[in-house]
Amino acid sequence: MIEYIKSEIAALLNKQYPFITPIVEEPKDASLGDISIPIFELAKKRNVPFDECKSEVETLLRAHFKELITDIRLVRGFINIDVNKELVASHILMEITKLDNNYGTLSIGKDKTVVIDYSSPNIAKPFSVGHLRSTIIGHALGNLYEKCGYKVVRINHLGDWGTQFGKLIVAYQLWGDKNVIDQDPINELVKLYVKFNELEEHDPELTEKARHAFKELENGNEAYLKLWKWFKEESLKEFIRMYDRLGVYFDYYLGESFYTDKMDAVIKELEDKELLVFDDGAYVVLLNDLVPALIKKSDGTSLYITRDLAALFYRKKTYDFNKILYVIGNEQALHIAQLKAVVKKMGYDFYDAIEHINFGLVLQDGKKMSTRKGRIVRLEEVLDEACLLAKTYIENKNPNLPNKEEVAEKVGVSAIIFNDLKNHRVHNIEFDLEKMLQFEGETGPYLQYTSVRINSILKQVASIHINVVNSLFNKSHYFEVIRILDKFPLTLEKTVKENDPSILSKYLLSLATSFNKFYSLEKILVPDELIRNTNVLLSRCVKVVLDEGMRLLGMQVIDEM
RNA sequence: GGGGCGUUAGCUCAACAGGAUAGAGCAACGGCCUUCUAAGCCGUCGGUUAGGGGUUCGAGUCCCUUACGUCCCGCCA
Repeated sequence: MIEYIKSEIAALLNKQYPFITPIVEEPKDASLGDISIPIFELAKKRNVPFDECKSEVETLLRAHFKELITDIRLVRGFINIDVNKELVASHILMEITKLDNNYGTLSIGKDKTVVIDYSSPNIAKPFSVGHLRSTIIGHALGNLYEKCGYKVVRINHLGDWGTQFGKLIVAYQLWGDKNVIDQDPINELVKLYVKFNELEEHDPELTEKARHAFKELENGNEAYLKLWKWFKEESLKEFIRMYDRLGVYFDYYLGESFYTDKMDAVIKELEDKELLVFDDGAYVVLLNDLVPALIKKSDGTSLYITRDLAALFYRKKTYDFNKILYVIGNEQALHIAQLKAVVKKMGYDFYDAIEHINFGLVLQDGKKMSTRKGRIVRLEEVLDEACLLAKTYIENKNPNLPNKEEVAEKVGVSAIIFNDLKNHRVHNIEFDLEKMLQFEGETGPYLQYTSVRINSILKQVASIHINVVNSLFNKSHYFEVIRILDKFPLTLEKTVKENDPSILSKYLLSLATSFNKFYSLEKILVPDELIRNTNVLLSRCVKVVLDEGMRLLGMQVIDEM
């Protein structure tokens, strides 16, 4: 609503003063006004004083908006405008009440398909906190794109192919024991992998063996394939256990191995288009501003990018996407850039649809987590810790709560999810368990708690009435909530445009904060019927938006905690 | 050595397209529960936005430069 008024104002100014670029914004401090227009440029270009500009603009706006605007004043070069809070507030509350959880639903993705490649852990390695970001961000983006009307294809591009399996096979043959591995598959496999990497540093022969083993695997060696399959099955068990806990799901689990029989076609096409260059025993594609992309090793085996190219063409053919998102860490920026560049060089225009949703690495002791070096934190342990702590909170604060375990699980897991989403920034983050287990302040439990508080009020109300006291909306703690509710659709649009769930996360925090302030200042269930209706209606609208927002982020909404 | 990303309060981070007095949370300290869930609310403390130049009515934001951190740089993924 306010956004609409802003765009109307901008259009009016644009028409009246085509020689300036109109700026219409909202003051940081709400007490200054609802909308403000800096008029520095206007005054300067026309060489007239501020107050003259202000009078002109005021006449223009009054004529157009009539009773929708209540006050216009000049403050230090800004024209500050107050909107009619009663009109705006009732309009917004009615809209949310009418649309319910469809409030904010957009149609910008109608008839469009987006493929999202996320999580994509490596087989035979534990699911670490390092995988969390891709998993959580990708899942949230999937929900958000659906909210915008897109058809979403969620793909888990498992790292189930490559030289590492040569290493693992050799390591297993040298030191492996099936009985031991069956006891604790992932950990035992990691032990083998770490041992191999340590010894490999001083023993080039091992590297050769691993390479040979991978070549055999790629050529279809039965025994090796059997081992590979076993490793993969064991890994998937752990991964799926994590996904179930996180509430994350996929349309397809298609790992790199799925594309092994689709690579030759890509390589042939590159040859036909004369893009493949023989260099130092290997085949590469030369790129303009980037280092060459290595497509085929000198022993004839494939590489990550070879398989990724095959996967990309398969996806284009199968899903005919308008957009494809790779939710992968910063470290792979070059890889994605090369992928795009090769596609462009091949003459396809959909290279433009490829987007790298990059994020900072999770560091430990200031360094990248590395399975090879055994420097890793398992996600499962972190989730267990979080849920345990949630349980302690419940025992202290609400010991009579039924199904404590269930609630603790939802609070703990959501806390970890939200912690990862609220600060999506490009820069790296140091792994900090203490911070992840923070349940007070700007956290997941804070959002859930706010929803629960509203819920316990709504439980005492028979039905929602829309006959309210409009004048209450002039109070700042009422209107602040309204103002934020109003921004939900725009926030969703921005979140999707930027592919950044932290935008929605921060929004939800501001919504919860504004409501909690309101809650502390105002008794909701007062005897006066009309005032009670007003408070209840507002509270319910907050819950609708808050719950929908949490759902989109992949968090759990709970009734009681 | 080359390239990318980053640097804002003690810590973790915000700041719409360049706008007003740079905001939150955590930590520390002090208030607020016989009243709808105190996982909450209110207050105090905390800043040369890494350093230096430039662009302009106005710069955390744009340009140049230095420092520091991190990631990547053909036969790993």
